[in-house]
Amino acid sequence: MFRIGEFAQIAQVSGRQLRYYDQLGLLHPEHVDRATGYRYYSVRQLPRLNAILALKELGLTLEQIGPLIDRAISPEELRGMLVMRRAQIGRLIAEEEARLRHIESRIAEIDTSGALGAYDVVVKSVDARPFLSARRRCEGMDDAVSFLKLVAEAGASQIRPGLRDRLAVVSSSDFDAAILDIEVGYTLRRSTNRAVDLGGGECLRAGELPAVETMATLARSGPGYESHRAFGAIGTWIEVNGYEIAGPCREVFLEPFAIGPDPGDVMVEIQYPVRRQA
Amino acid sequence: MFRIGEFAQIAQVSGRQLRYYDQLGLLHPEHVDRATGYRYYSVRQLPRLNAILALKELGLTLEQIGPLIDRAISPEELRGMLVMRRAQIGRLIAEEEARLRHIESRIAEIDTSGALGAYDVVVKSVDARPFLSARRRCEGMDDAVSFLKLVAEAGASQIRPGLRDRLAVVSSSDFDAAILDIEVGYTLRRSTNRAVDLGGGECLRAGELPAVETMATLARSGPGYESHRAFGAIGTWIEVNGYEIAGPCREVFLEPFAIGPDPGDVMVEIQYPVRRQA
DNA sequence: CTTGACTTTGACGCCGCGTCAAACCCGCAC
DNA sequence: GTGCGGGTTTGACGCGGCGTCAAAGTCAAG
Repeated sequence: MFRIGEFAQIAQVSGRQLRYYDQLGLLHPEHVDRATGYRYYSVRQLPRLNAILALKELGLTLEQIGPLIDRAISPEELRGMLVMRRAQIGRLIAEEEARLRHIESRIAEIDTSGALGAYDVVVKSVDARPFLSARRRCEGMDDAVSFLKLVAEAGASQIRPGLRDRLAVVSSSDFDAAILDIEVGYTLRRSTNRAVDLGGGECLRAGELPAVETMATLARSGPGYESHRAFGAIGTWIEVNGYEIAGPCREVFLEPFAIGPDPGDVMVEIQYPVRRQA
Repeated sequence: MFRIGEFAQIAQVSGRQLRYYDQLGLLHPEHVDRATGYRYYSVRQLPRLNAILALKELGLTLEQIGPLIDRAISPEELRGMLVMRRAQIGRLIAEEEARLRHIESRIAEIDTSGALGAYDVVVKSVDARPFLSARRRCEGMDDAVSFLKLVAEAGASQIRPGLRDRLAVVSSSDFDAAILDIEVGYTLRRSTNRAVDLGGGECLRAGELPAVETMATLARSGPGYESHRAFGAIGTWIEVNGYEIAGPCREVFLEPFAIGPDPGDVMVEIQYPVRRQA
């Protein structure tokens, strides 16, 4: 029979740990002195302690270990737990590897440019939203910008503020194609069926901006002619972090779109649906 | 200006998180109503929040992030932190991969044998200990066992209990070699210079049982003719978990060695120094 | 004016212990 | 006996990054 200190030394664990396991009912000392409360352990308890430590090494929680070592669980259940744990660890490793790649790209960035960039990409998921929009194939940027302004104004004046949410652009076309196929509209707080006339035979129709599980996003503001840098940053990020683009890009205007010759530096969030590279 | 809920929704974080970041000084709302305490955030604060989230994704703690986003830190320092993090993640991945291998071996064990074995291997480190021992090349097990008994008795009678610690055997030879080269002795609580005579020209001399950083250990009890199973278990474990043997095996008697025709089921810890496979 | 949705502060919980603090206990030397 | 130095006990707090509840106050729509 050993006192807690010696037993702890033999097993290479801390006394605190043994006391904790006692408290949890994982490993009660073989004998406790009634008068002093001293715990006395027998070397016969080592296998049980080792079983606990071995299972802990597998990453199971102490709560899970309790039933296991009391054999109060079938091999199938144990197998199930281990399979779950395996999947969990697999995901964790994938995550950490992504983190590692990411960190290395940041280190490389510092080594080449001497500082870290100002754009920070964040992965999030977005829910589906009702969307009141129109689609047009634009010939060049000027056409696209005027279409954007047209929709922005029409929506601002004809959709009441309680329903209207945010101006958004969905770009189905490639970035540098000659013809830009874009869908422009307002997301809504609630669903609706009404349409908004734009004149010239075009109008905004009710639809839905679908949910996306993993979306690489970047918020920026500033003049439009600098936007290519933000697009570059997010594109690089997607590549470096082992993702690939999985759908049409969105640009969401987080502030009301300023009408006039100078749209000013309005805050826009660029969103790319992404998935893990195969 | 948004209230906390809407800002949280835009950024896809929880309100609790924003409040917490406010409390830590990471991200104060742009305006706080004196009367009501309501926090009001501007969309201009999104880049800062995104910077926080991006750095958090890298695995930095919020405490580390604070100075970073306030630019109160040089690129070199940042680089240093990232390099440290990189090493940390590397170790973590290696660990998790080991865990994964381990779990898979356990699953395989259940699938083949229908249950999990009773032997649990634990990795620990042991310190150096003064060691009073003798070495002999034994011809076969019988010779080894009689040598063990000789040393056990001599030590039990000639080393006083306060000094004597535990009987231990170090096997330098291969497991199934014809000649067993073993060193048998007692570990001591304090260092000593005295020797113990064994008769027949042999004696126990003071030495040291060196420290080992990573030691795969297994505690077992039971008759000696079953010990091969324990050795098999620990050998398999070492292989499956990507280690390799890095020194002579030790057997430490955790209970006083019982003298007599039947040593009974005395508890023994088998220890193998190991290292990661290259 | 009443809802009902939102916000505030404050507190506890998590997980597996590490690390104190204050009081008590043990065995050894004198 | 008596002292001492090193155990041991219970109890509490801390960690990190929030989630989750509770009680009380605010806001906007009907």
